Amino acid sequence: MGKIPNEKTIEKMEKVLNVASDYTRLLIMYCLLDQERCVYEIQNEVGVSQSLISHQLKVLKDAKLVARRKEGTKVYYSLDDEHVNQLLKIVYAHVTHGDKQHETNI
Amino acid sequence: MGKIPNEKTIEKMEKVLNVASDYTRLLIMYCLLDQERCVYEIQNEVGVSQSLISHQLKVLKDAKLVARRKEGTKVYYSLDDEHVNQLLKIVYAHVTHGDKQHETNI
DNA sequence: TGACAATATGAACGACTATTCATATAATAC
DNA sequence: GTATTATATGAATAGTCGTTCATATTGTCA
Repeated sequence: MGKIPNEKTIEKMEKVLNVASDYTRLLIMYCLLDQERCVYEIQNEVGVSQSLISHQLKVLKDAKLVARRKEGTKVYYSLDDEHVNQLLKIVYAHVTHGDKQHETNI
Repeated sequence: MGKIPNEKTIEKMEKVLNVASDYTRLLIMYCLLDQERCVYEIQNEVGVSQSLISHQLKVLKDAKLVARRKEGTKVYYSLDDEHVNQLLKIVYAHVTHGDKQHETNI
């Protein structure tokens, strides 16, 4: 039954999912869905403090969910790769279209 | 900028991702990847206490990540729908062939 | 140099949660 | 009824984490 990935891989998956599972960080990722943004743009759209944005961007970057690019005093962030996009789409689909008929038998 | 889902949806996504982001629960989900299993089968394969398995199965079921079916004294669990499968695949792909693989499909 | 703008960081606190242990319920068989 | 198997639940503990506040760093321009 070799279908369960090894311990290290599971731990990495746990980490990535854990980082993705936060309200503020979800807003940030959606903010970056189609375009890169600098910190204060993210801050304005998400509507939380600069400190919190910066903290959470660091968490997202450490988990490789976002990438960063410096340009002068500004730092531009974007989603790291297509997987992040897909992750958001699937979870969105699961919670919205979600209510398939649950067979509660017996 | 209507691309950010509403508050309730984000909260649901947060909850689903949070439930998925646990080592034991990831093992359980992988155990159920291809087939339904009863509790002691899951316990044997995952290798943690019966109490913990039961607790975590409840968490997974409340988040609609797994479904359950009773048969006599046994209770069979399975992944709730195809989204859960896809979620595991995407996160696995993200953490294994790490950066910048843009051609992965789901 | 100094001032300002943009971003990052450290500490602290409160809230949440994974796990364990003990116990309870449900179904079946005798 | 009792016994046994399968599963669920409640309480308690220990560790993790999101947020805030204050402060630091970095880059640009006068």
